[in-house]
Amino acid sequence: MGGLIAQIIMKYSKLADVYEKLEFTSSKLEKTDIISEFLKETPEDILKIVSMLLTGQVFPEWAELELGVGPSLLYDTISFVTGVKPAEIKNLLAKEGDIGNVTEKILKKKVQHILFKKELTVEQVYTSFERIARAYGSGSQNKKVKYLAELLSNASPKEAKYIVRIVLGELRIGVAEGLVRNAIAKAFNIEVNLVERAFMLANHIGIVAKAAKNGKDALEKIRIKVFIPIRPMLAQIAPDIQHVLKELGEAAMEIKYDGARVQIHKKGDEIKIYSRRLENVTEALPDIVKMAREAIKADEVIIDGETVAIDTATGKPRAFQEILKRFRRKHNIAGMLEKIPFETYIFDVMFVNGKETIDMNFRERRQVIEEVIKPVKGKFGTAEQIITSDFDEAEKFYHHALNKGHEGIMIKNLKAPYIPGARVGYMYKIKPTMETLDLVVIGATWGTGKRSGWLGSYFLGVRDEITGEFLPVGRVATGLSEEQLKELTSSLKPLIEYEEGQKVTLKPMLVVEVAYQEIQRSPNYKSGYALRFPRVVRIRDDKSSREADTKDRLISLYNLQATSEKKKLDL
DNA sequence: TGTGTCTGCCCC
DNA sequence: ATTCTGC
DNA sequence: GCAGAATGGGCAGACACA
Repeated sequence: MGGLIAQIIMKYSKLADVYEKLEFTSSKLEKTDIISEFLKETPEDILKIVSMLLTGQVFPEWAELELGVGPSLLYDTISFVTGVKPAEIKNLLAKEGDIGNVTEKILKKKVQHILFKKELTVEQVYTSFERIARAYGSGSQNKKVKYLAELLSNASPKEAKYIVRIVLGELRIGVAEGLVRNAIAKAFNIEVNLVERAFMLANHIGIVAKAAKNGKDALEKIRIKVFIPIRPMLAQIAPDIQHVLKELGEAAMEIKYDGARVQIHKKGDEIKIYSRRLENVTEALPDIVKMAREAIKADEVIIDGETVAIDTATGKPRAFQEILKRFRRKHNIAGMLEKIPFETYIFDVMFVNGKETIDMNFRERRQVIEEVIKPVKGKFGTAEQIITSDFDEAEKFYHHALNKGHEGIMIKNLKAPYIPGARVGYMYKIKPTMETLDLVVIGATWGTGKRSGWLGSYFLGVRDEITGEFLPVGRVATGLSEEQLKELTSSLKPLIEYEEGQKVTLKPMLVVEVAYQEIQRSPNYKSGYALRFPRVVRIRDDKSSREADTKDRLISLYNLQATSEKKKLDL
């Protein structure tokens, strides 16, 4: 036994070297090779941890543990260790674009007066993360800073770089679950599909890696179990109905509810509910638990659905914000339950009475759902569905969904199994095309990672005709190609009025056309409104800020949203 | 005790 | 969530 | 087409601090 102990120790510097190699390798196949070789030589005892750390994760999704360290506490920690003030760290970050690189640089400059640093092992780093996560209650932030500071003090600049990135969940080495999954398959000579399936069910890449090392049989032992959440199936965005129907032929169409995903597990009287990211949200949703108990007519099931807040007076779905008020609530749950009642619609099933149903095709699964669920009207039921290959019928259903105030429709391949993630040919979502506003860029923040050196996010303003001011309506950061980012940065640089950390204030001159799904009331922006899912569709070089959209127009568009929904109701 | 800030593989 | 990019 | 990365609004909870 004694001899083995020496073997299972892996220095963290070894992992850091691998991180570095991966960061500077662009080929995915090469990355997979590197990871695969590394996994092969990783002792079984730490294979779990190492596989997780390779994806940049510390804890699995379903674990209750969270680090509870974000940028602010991290900068305090780096400051504590290096003596560089947080404000200066932010300035360096604005220039450098990566907190890991900033930390590495600062530490390299620092005189190494600790001569006898401990050499960190992978396990020590992981144990430190656990300690940080476990600190809670009064004084816990100080503790977290202390533990992390200890860790960083014992780390080389390179090691610190990756520790710091992991803390913020920004490993940025071009490796995540997908490549590690492929590497596991390669390392232990198992088909990727099998590894993927196991991962979908275990939700822990480390557990999968360990099982794979023990062979195909061990992997196949990972099965669906009630109260162990499964990675949900996701949809792709489709350009239009026609496109999807042409590909799928006959397909199922369902209403796309603007709510939150719920995965409901039941065994006997016990029910648990998991969110899309597999968080246990049972406590916040006692009404769903109650309804599920009433509506589910099988002893043991795992089902997938969407819960949505419906205005009982009008029968219309309420703003998504209302759902957020309840979804992860811990206090006054009962009080909010009456104010914001939920309706839940089930659209898939993964497990019934000891049997996996994920390999059945969707048509068969829908049948199972209908057998298992006896709807409780207006509370708990199956997603409204039609099956058709006819475009007009599909179109009619789409408008039916919109008229009821929903987001759009889902179109599903009747032959597809239940598989995690979003893939072509399985499940599509269709939403109306967005409206746009011409807004003025009034500020920006310096980008990070692949946006280092460019302005990466842009504050938007609407024109106030009376005062001539530009009132903030939020920010936008997507829809821009790298070329456009470069272009925007160079045209905005001369307009910079002042900078602080990553934030930049700009003379309001440049106009940008921004698409969005919805205008929301906002407590966070001075205009009182914000855009949901904003993205740039065009840089309006042809427009001056005086020609930008006004606050009045914004408000009338917002009101139109509400009235058009009301109109739809009247139909 | 009230308020402000930070955090979340959060929800979308 | 949306979008872009390299493989 | 997949996988990864860089970003959006907004909510409650948790903690710090006055």
